[in-house]
Formats: sequence, C-alpha cells, structure tokens
Amino acid sequence: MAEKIEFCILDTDYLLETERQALIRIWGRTREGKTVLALDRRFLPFFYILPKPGLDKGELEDMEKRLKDLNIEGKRPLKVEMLDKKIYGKSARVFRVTLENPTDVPKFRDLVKNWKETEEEYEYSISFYRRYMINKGLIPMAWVSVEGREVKTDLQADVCLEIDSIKPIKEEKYPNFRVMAFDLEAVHEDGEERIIMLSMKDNRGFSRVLTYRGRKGRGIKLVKDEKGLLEEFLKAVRERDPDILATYNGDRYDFPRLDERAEKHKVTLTLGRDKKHVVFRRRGRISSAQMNGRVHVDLYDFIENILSDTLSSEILTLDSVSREILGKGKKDMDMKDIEKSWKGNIKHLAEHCMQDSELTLGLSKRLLPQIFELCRVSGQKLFDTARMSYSQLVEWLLIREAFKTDEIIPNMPRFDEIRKRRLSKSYVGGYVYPPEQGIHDKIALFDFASLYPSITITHNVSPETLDCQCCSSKPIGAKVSEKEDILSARKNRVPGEPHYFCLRHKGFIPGILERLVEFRSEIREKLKQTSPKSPRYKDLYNRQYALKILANASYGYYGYPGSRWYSKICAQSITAWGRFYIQKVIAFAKNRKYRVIYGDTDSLFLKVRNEKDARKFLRDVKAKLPKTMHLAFKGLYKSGIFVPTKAGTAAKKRYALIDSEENITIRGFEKVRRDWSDIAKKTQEEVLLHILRDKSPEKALNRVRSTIKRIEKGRVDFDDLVIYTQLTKPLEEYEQIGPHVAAARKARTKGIPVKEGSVIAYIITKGTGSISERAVPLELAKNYDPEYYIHNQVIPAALRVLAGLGYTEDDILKKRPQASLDKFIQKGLKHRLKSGITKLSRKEKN
DNA sequence: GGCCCACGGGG
DNA sequence: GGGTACGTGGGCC
Repeated sequence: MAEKIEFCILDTDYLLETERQALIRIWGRTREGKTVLALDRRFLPFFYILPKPGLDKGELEDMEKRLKDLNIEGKRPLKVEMLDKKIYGKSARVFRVTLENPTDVPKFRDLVKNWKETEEEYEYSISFYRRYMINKGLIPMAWVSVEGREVKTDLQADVCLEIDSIKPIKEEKYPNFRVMAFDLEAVHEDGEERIIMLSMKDNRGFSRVLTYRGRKGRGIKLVKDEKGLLEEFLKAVRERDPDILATYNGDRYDFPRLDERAEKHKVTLTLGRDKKHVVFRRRGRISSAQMNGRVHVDLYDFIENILSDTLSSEILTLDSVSREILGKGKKDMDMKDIEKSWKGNIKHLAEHCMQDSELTLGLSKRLLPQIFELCRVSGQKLFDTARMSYSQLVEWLLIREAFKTDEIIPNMPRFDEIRKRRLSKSYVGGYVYPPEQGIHDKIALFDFASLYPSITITHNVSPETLDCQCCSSKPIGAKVSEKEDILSARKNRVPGEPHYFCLRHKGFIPGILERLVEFRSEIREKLKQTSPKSPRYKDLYNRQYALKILANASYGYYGYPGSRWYSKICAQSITAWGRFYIQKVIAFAKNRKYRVIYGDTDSLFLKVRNEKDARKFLRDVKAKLPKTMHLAFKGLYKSGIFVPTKAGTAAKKRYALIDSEENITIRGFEKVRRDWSDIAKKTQEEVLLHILRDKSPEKALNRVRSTIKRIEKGRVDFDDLVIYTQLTKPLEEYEQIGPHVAAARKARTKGIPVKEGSVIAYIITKGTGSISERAVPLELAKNYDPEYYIHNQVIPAALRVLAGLGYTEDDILKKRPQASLDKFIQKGLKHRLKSGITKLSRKEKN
C-alpha cells in the first residue's frame, strides 16, 4: 500500500546489511505523535577526483576509461561521470565515481590516489548518513514528506515505510518529543564501582527510582540486585519509549558505568529502538554513547562546548549550571556522603538521585530547543550537533552551503598539515588599551556587536577573494594610517598587512554570513512584535541565538588548525581590521577629550558625564563608521576598578563593575581544579562567600590570613593537604617526574601497589630539593611543608578571586596599605552585593 | 622558556 | 569508513 506521511526527523543512521547497497534509516515523529522509521535502499555513495591540470582531452578520456575499469575483487564503480563543479569559487572539471557500498569509497580512493593523472580526491570522508541528508536537502529536526510502502518491522516504531520519495517541507514547529532524563549512583566496593541506584524522569509525568536496598516507597521500586536494576531500567526505557535520553555527563560517566556493569552481569544494554547494545563512538579524546532510533543527549557536552561562553558560572557542575539556568540547584553529596547514605538513609539517597534526574530534565527543557535550532542551522543530526564544538558547527554549515552552490568541499587537513598550522607563528589578535588602574565612576561601556562577522561581511574576507586577480591592478585604500578618515577602512586593503580582498565578487563565507545576519535581524524584528511569554517567542529567541553562535564562530574557524576552509591570512586580516576599528573609536574619543579607561578587542570603557553624554558620543562616532559595523552603548556603570596585568604579556581582562541597579560584574576569574589540596579549595570557596554573601573583602582577607597561620603552626589535618593526581600511563614511561610520579615511585618501593590509572594521594613535605622530591604518598607522610601550602596552594587559590578585586599577595600578607582599594570595595560591594545578581566569570569575550 | 602532564563533568 | 581534534596552568628540565 502506498502511504504518504509527514514527520520531523529525529535521527538518521545506516546499516550495512550486505556487501551490496547500504540501508539508510530515518527516525522521526509525526504531528499526531507516531514514531516513524523510514527506509531507503536506493542511495549510492560517491566521491570526486580532480585530474591534474593540463591533461588534454585524450588523456582525460583515458583516465575516465581507467576509472570505469577499476576492479576490486570483481566490484566495479557503478558510474563514472565528468562534472562541472567549483573549487574555491573557480570552475573545475571533476570525475564523480559512484559506488555500491559506503565501505567501497575508501578502497577505491586508495586505488586512484597515487595515479599520475590524479591531482586530488574529494568528499571521500563524508559519512554515509550525512551524504544522504546533504544530497537530499534534508535537515534534522525539520520536517519531511515521505511517500512509500508500509512494511513490517520488529523495531520499535509505530509506522515503518520503504521510501519511494522523500522531500523536505516547511514547518517551524516541533512535534512533542518524548524526553527522559536519568541518573545513577554508584559506590566503590571490593575494588569495583557498583551501581546502587538509578533514577528516571520523563516529560510525561513518569518518575522512578530503582534500588536494591531499603524499603520501597513512593516512586521507589525495589529490585533484587544490581542485575535486576539494569534489567528494570531497560524495561522502563522500552515502555516509556522516549525519543531523547538526556544525561549530565553520561558520555563520560553514566554510560561507561552501565556498560561495565552490564558486561559483568551478562546483560545486553538495549536502550535504543532496536535490539542492539549501546555503542561507544570515539570522538577525539572521549567516546559518546549512542543507540539506534533514540538520541542520547549529554547536556554536559553541549554546555561545555557551546553554552559555557554565555554562562557566567565558573564551573560546569550540574549544581552550578542548574542554579544559573533554572534558578535552582541541589544539595551536593560527595562520595563519602553517598556511601554513608547507602549504608543508612536510602530514602535520602533516593531523593538526591531523583533530584539529579529532575534537574537534568529541567535543563533539557530549556536547552534542547536551542540545540534543535542549531541542528537546523548546521544541518547536522541531534546526536552530533549536541556534541559539536563551534568550529564543527561552522564547518557543517559551510559544507551544506557548499553543496547548494556546486562547491567541492575542501578536504580536512592531514595530520602533518594540522601540526604545521599549529606550529606556525601566531598572529596579532585583538587590540588592548591598557586599563587605567584604580577606581573610576561614571563609566560607559561600548562594544561592537559581532565585530568579527561584521568585518568579514563588510570587507568580503574569504579565502577565494583574497588578493584576487580582478582587483589586483588597483587595491584601494593602500595607505591606511591613523590620520586618515575612519571610513577609509571600507576600502579593500587590510590595515597594516600586504593583502586585499575582492571588491567585485562576493566571497563564499561572507555571503553565507550575510544571509545569516540578515535572517537573524528578520527574526529579531519578529521578536519585537511577539509577546515574551508566548512559546513562539522562545522559538524565535532560540533561532536567533543559534544564528548568532554560528556567525560569531566563523572567525575562529578561519584560524582553527583542523579547518577545511583554513586561512590564517583571513583570520589575521579580520583581527587587523578589528584593531583598526577599535583604535579609530578610541582615537575619536580622545579627540573629543573623553578619558579612555580601558579597551579590549571590541569594547571600550569611557568616562562620561552622564548617559546623555554617552549616547551623544555614540551617535557621533557611528556617523564615522561603515553602516555594517554596529557599535552599541551597553550601559553606564556607577563605578568600577580595572586591574592591569603584567605589561608585555597578553593583557587579561580583570575588572569589577557596578551598575545603577547595584549589580556587580567581576571578570578575570580562573578556577581551581581537583589536583589542588582541599585547604586551597576551601579557602577559595570561603573567600568567594565572604565577598559575595557577607559583602566583606576584609573578612575574606582575614580568612586567608588565619588559614595561613594555621598552616604555619602545623595545625592542619593531612586530609586537607592531600593532592590527588592520576597516573595516566605506566610509571616507567614518564619522561618528566612530576610530584605524583615521584610519590608513586616512593609508594612502590614501600610495597604499595600503583599502576596506570591509580590516583596518587600525596603530601608535599619539609626538606630540600624540588617539589617532586618532597612529594610523599599520604600513607608515608610524616610532616608537611607550610611554605608550599601557603605560597603554592592557598595564596594562588585565594588570589584567583581577590586579584579580580585588586588585591595582591602583599595585601594578604599585610605588606602594603590598602586604603584606596578598600574604599572602593567598601563603597562598591557592601550594599550592592545584596542584589545577588552577581556575575563571576572566567570568560573572556571572543 | 619550552615541554610534559593532568584536569574538566560524574560517583 | 573516515573524528585525527581542547584550552589552560603547574612544575620539571
């Protein structure tokens, strides 16, 4: 029976059932809530070959014949065609070799890559499901109309179709995807990490905790043992049948644990919509847990890669991220608490476990719509998009655009090319106007909105428009100097660089960015006419956010060593223009007798009389800027301090600001990691608390001082001094003997077993020699070195926070008076911190 | 100063 | 059958 069905694409994959054609599968959901599986067996893989330039007609014909005659164990190319394509905008004739099975592609490519007629091969490494989506114009998380014949399936789908035809359709809305979050708890017992509890919660009212100790209670289901827990989990997922399984750090923690324990108990981890075990896909240094027909979204991956830039949170724990995004966090339990509860208060542990699933589900409600929009812009499926870095998102956007315009997709750089790019001389970045140290009042902040994308568009910065032939006779604006009018930068000469960009033909990347930016401003217009409470507002907001992310990442993509469209000169030119514009604005301000307090890359702080004054300045300077460059007035701050970092080095942004609503912004933080001692971590935490909650930097300083005294008097418990560091390779293989390696060696000679993967607990003890020489395993430590803990642990940790407020090591050690800073801090922080809207950020723009 | 090495999230 | 990949800071050499 011929059927027609419309659905939203959730996932795509392919199966290699035979040596012959592969099977493409598309999973989705209809408006009516049916799950769909659509199958396509008719799509064929291919790749391109660019012949050496200068081959004559006869030689090309010979090459075509040789390609047609290729033979691997009886397998032949199904088709060899000559096509007109473009490579970096220039037309090029290429051969397209069509094959039967995706695994044939690399095999046939290997055969031809060393031919003397072969200049280069292209598009041989686009995975098959991506190839299909690109060529059919299908967009994940967008809609398709499929005509086909319904077939039987033993997979978990309401409808299964063999595709006769498939085409994209326009529809903005999403179907009601089913989302389930889960979280597990584990303890170490007898050298194993056992799963003791698992919680689940979905967006349709289901929640459950599984465990095998204590009493069954509301929402708690008791199972026999760990194996029973795993089986019950699989059953629940199958019954609730979510489209999306959401975790927080599931790729690195929950799934590897499930996998280990399932193997131990001989349970097959069937969490997808087929009968297959979860697979782990390598992605660089980590693996991702994937199943078929159901999408595992690890929110931590997305937050770490993308969202962390817009978060003010210093660390990315579930607690801190939830606090910021959802306005509610959780009571954290450490490993000892969990073990204690497991032996006693199971109910308490169950609440804690469920809380994690709740927060994860809460986050997914907010973040999945953003990720969906990124899927639509990048054209990549949910599983992939949720794990992509900025560069990868940009890359896939470009790849999909390239296909539309008959551009051949440039190859990924090979390993030695990447290394070469990494080692190549770094170029000059953003301009920093050194901050005027001290306290200032009435400071206006201005910044360029999307500076680098604007430059890319305004100046047509693209690899194929660089130093073009057509404009070579007369590059314009050849002498761009300080004295010239600001508008001369609109010409195509890169300021201070011996390059120019084409004025006649729009570049590939500027063209894409221009459409992105136009599309975004259309959406922002619509946003203005939409009630902020309506669901449509959120959709539009997420859409413009996705576009902004992609546009802003484009500059980084030019300079990213793994980039297919790498161009150091483009990246360099963009920062050159960036410096040019911000310097022009600064020069203009100085000319008008404004005091410039600080400037960095795309922003500057000016001392102004009042808001009106600031707005007037903006108006005047904007008249001097190209219309495509958008300088904006971001706000007037009552006061602020700016802390210059060491001259010469790349200046770090370190400042604290207070606006009229008494919100404080502090920038320039870094975080303390786990290979620090507890005493350092605790001190830092308390310093933060004293400043933010008690509004008292003085208390914070005193807190550090008393800790130092305790250390000096030898009153600190070893537990607070231990540093934990993992051995990531066998002890013998270390070239450099760091403290943990030295401590591990000492442990071994005393008969304490250590091996690759062991976490070494050590203390830095008194004596002479390097830190490593004085690093002793916790079990063997007899004393500790106060100097090390004061100067290498506590003070640096405290200064991460305090330096942002202008304090130095000398202040902690009472070596200098601090009148002026204290005045600011008393005045500034004291009551203004009340508002609680406090930003602590290590983030630096761009 | 350059290079090696570990961390992050989770429990 | 093409993920090969990060970015930053401490301490050794």
